Amino acid sequence: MKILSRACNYGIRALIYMVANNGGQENTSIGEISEELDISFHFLTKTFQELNRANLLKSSRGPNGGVALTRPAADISMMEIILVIEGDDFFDTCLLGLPDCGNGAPCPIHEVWKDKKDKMRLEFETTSLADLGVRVSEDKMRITI
Amino acid sequence: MKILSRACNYGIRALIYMVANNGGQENTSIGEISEELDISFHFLTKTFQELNRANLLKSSRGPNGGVALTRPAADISMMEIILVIEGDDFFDTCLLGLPDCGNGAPCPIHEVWKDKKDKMRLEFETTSLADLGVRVSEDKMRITI
DNA sequence: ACAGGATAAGATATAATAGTCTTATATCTT
DNA sequence: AAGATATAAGACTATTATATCTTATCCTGT
Ligand code: SF4
Ligand code: SF4
Repeated sequence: MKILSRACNYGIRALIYMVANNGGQENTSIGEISEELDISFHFLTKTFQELNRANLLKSSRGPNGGVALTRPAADISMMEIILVIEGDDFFDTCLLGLPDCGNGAPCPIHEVWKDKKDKMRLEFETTSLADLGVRVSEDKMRITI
Repeated sequence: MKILSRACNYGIRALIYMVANNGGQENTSIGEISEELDISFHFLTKTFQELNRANLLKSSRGPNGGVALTRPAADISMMEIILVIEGDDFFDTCLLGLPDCGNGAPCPIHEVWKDKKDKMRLEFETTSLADLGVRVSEDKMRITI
């Protein structure tokens, strides 16, 4: 059961790292992140570029360059990140993978699935990057692979 | 957000069709199903073979051949179908896609995700093929593409 | 100005998934 | 026994997702 693409997975984990590391407001180099989290550097870079274009973070080149959040981590929800990386239609899909049948001709399990989806969306909307980062810092848990 | 593979999607929809059509205990030809649901015949056949080997259904060749359920539709849960097609580890994965970290070194959103997963599993376990088929027959909804 | 450190961008490679085609085999009807 | 009908199985192709490699561009400190 794969919910998120690899790119999204990496993106979220990378952002959590930044927040846990320096709050996310200061530059962190992609190289450092990719090394710490053991993520392909170039792949991660591409993902960051998307977040960049979506103005979730800003990047700067050269020495002391890197990426940093444009807003406080507490203001950024998991939802935003997911939508940027997976696309705006992320929650429009259905359990059976049929597009656009939510209203017109729903299948038998539509209601059940819709309910689960709504709850998950709410969770994503109300969980901020700061939430995630803080819990990591407290080291209830580490991010490992 | 793709939860189920195409093969699983097809498999479930095909079984629902069988149940809605003749209760699932009588032979239905794969050709008919694939045509009605507009699913690739050969691809569907392959999926059926898996369900076959798992003894969820039996097949017979020749005229009047086809596939039929081995047990009453009410006794077959969505869960069984999913596990056969997607593999037994279907529910072992996590939101971030990291394998085997549920116990050892869980990530920040582990609890939240586990909860959602458990509820979905329960849903799949308690929803039988008969449930799905009946709702289709009542035509609260059609299965369309 | 220059050198080195950093991201940007695009081309290429690999792997996983999905779909198609061909041949074999079993079963029913006549 | 023959022919039609149906699944079984495996080879092949196409598409998408993931990963890597190469080159370009920008920024900073000296
Ligand atoms: S009816 Fe709902 S759950 Fe069913 S296939 Fe359509 S969108 Fe998905
Ligand atoms: S801790 Fe839980 S949710 Fe997080 S990556 Fe591991 S299994 Fe997934």
